[in-house]
Amino acid sequence: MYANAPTPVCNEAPEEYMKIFEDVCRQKKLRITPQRLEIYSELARATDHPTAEMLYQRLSAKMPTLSLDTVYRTLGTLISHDLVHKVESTQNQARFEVQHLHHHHVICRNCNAITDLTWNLVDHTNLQGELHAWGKVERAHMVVYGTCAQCRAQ
Amino acid sequence: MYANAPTPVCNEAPEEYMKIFEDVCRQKKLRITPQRLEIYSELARATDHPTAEMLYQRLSAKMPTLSLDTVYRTLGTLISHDLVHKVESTQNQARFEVQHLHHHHVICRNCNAITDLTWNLVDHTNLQGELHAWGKVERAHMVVYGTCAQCRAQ
DNA sequence: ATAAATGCAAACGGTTTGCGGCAAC
DNA sequence: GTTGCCGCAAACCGTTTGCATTTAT
Repeated sequence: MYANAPTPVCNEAPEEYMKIFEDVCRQKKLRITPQRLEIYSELARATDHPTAEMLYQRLSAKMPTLSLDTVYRTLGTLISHDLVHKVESTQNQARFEVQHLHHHHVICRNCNAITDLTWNLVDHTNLQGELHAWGKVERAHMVVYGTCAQCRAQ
Repeated sequence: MYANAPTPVCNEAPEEYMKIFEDVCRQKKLRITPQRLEIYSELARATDHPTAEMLYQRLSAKMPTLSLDTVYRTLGTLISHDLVHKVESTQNQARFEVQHLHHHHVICRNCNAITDLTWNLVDHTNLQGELHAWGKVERAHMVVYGTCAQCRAQ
């Protein structure tokens, strides 16, 4: 259901998945630039599904010459090579994550926090069978909306 | 899991659900304006999850003085009263639907067509039970991505 | 009569793009 | 050396907003 090429998985140690990332880039003829390495590394480390702006700000200290449009361009490139995902939502600002093991998302309507959710029951359904008339299914992603415990407590 | 007030359902005849719509508006103290009636009616009739722009163009002939910002404002108002849904996606342009029976969506990556999908297995899972630690679950929506039959044929 | 909704036009903000220079290969 | 990537700045485009006017109640 996912990429065919070996894909970095963010459970592994940084040295591990950054090495794999470089291999995949070479394989796909993407140049290995300091910007790409930093952006991917930062996104892989993040667990909060940051926006392009958030990535930009987190990297600015370490890489002062980095520009926001490079972040956008890099994310776009990595998305088109299935190394990064844009997360489904109804918000205006896009949010991103590295493509690691398949999972779903829970979004707090109040603070917009995005949390990962695994749901095997859904992932193991033979959707393609149900939808063969529609076309070819590539990916099924669940978005759960609600109010997180912290926001409810307030 | 959904609205508590009687909700128009687009399976019914237009006269039916427009009458219900007016009742709900009165109940929620929303003024019944020609613009709101036309916008809701057009959206209820549509099966393609139109953008604000699409609604605006479809109504322009019938209602030449209608403005695009009124479409946006009206959709916003109806969304905040749970009469309309913004559909989850990774696209930049928002897409809308009237809130009728709960269902999910299949999106063609190529032509961006959005098709409805019912998936009882998902709807009948006790998600709240799984996520009680996270907070209060309000809505679970599946987004399936793929390539539709027409686009594959090309 | 009053408060809310509309239409206009201008602003806003996230994202994209053209271009010259620079860096990876 | 060649090609692709980066940074700058400006454009783009979907969406939002302030304001005066109109309209629903």
